[in-house]
Amino acid sequence: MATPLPRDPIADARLNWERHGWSDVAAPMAAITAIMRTQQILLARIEGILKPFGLTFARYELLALLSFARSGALPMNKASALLQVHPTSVTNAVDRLQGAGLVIRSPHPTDGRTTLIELTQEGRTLAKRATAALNSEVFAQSGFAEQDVDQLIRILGTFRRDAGDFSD
Amino acid sequence: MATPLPRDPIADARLNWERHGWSDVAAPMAAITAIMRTQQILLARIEGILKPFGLTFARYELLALLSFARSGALPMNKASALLQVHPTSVTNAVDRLQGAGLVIRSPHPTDGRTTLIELTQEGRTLAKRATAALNSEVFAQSGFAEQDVDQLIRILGTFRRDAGDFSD
DNA sequence: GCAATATACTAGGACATCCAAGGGTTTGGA
DNA sequence: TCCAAACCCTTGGATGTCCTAGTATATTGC
Repeated sequence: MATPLPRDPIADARLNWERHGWSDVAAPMAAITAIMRTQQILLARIEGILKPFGLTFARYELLALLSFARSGALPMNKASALLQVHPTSVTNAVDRLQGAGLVIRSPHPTDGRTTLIELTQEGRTLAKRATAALNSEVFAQSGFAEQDVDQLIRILGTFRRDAGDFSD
Repeated sequence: MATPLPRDPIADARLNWERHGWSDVAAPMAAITAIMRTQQILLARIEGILKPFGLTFARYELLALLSFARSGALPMNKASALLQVHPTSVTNAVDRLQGAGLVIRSPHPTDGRTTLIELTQEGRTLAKRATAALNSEVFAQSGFAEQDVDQLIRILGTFRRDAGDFSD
């Protein structure tokens, strides 16, 4: 990790915004920028934990999703929708997971357009081990106070719903 | 935008975590996943606004940073530190901004290792216009309630400090 | 029943990020 | 003084994301 900066660059950006007469949007700008930076920090931590397993976060998410599916299999378009990423990103992840022997593609029994992604036994085992590592190394030490976790879930949940992620 | 899902996929993931006996980390997992997804939504909005200007968020950030520097110029390593991205990412962004005539590289007056990035007049003008667009189209309609913005700034500020971003 | 439309996946390309490695410049200690 | 270590930037490679376009299969409407 690099040496900490003497000052918070996002707080400085907020001051710059205010100095330029954009006080009305300075706070949301700072909040949004902070979300971007926080995501970057968290992603780096997660990738660091997953690396020994030969996984990236994108691949792990897919593996974890499959491991929670009753049959251990999902159509690609379903995975794309649930992970909320572009279909080509799923194609990419499946290519690599399949190359590693963690999933296999199989044809959908009734719809010829659809491809099912299915966990292999190896994939299921790795998903378990990777999840255990993330639980203990990242989620159990998130760095957020308990009540702040609740606040985040509430605030970001509302945001995501308003953004059209889900209806609920 | 795709059709909203009937259920919040992150809330579902949280339930899955709890069902598997990981209740102690289910909430932080949900919060962290929500941050990842929120970042994705915000980035897409921002990129959508910047696209007509021929900018990406990475390039815009650099342009904005330079526009706030007294002299309109910064050493690349300084920009890398302030934007908190890898030096090669700055190299990449500068290459493209320079290709678009928005910045120029110039040698540091006293340190032969260092390269200064300098805004051109064109770059300064575009930064202003892009900022105005982001202010009115994204930050002024962030989708966060005012008190939630304050909560986010507080929670994520603490997190970033603890993660070693700054000392303050 | 068949053509038009919709849906599912993949190929290719643009961009961003990081890491590892290499070449040039400065600094600092022997 | 001089060479090793530190520092700065760039190149090349791996990965991920998205978009556009193309192919194959289903569904719909006349």
